[in-house]
Amino acid sequence: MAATSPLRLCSWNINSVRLRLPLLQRLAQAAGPDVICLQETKCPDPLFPALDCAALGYPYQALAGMKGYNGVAILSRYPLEEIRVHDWGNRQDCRHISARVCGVAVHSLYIPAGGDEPDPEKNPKFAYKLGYLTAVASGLSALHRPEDPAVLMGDFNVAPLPSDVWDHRKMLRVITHTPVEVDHLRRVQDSCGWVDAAREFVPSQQRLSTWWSYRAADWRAADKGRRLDHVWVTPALKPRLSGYTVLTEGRDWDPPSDHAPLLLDLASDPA
DNA sequence: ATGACGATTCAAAATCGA
Repeated sequence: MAATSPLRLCSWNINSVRLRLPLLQRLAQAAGPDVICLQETKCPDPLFPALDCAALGYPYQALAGMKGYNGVAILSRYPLEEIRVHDWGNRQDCRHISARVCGVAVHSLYIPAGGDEPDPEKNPKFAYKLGYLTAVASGLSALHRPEDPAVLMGDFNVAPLPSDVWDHRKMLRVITHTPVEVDHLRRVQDSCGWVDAAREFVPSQQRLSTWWSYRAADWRAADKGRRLDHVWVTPALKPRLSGYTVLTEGRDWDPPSDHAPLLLDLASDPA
């Protein structure tokens, strides 16, 4: 095999893999990704619908799930190597799993939401989120060099740019868009020179969302989304970037997740 | 627009998400 194959990767906060198993089939039909990174599977590994996912075309699976909360997974058409579960918060809360597929390190990451009060002194959940981001930065810098082919994707629960929220000014004290979180996320990004793949395709001034609250009667009409889901690549993979899509139609699949799936296309390696 | 929703859990009201 002279050149690596093109690869389509997907990241999706599915908000319960068992409840939304039929939507995985729709995703497979609509987009046909080679690799699917899931977050919030809310499913202990022994109960994961492994046979159903295999039947959809994803026999290779890396799972880190628990009862009730969180949970991440990587589903793949191609073999997974070096499967690793990372526990940056030392709580065994199933937020990060990685594996190598077709020579590319792929990470499915679920950053803590952080609760309501944007003050780490008063809100331990927010303190945990900031500490988790700090630990991810140092952990990832030990795992990867900029010249490694790696993809970091998932629900980061931070909308870093003004164009990543519906109203930058109103959101400055709302968790997901506070300056301190954005600063912490920036340090994660700088730890390995990660490239924000979305903004290689969509100009930084253009509104972009991947999540819309369940609370709006009509999420599309309310138009108050945030870009909480991300896909980053190492500089080594930048030449292979060939497409980025927010599968907005997925927000309507019934019963909907509040997150839409993201798609990233990597071209075959010219070398 | 800090919520009018939704998922989960020793099963009703609480917790969490963001």
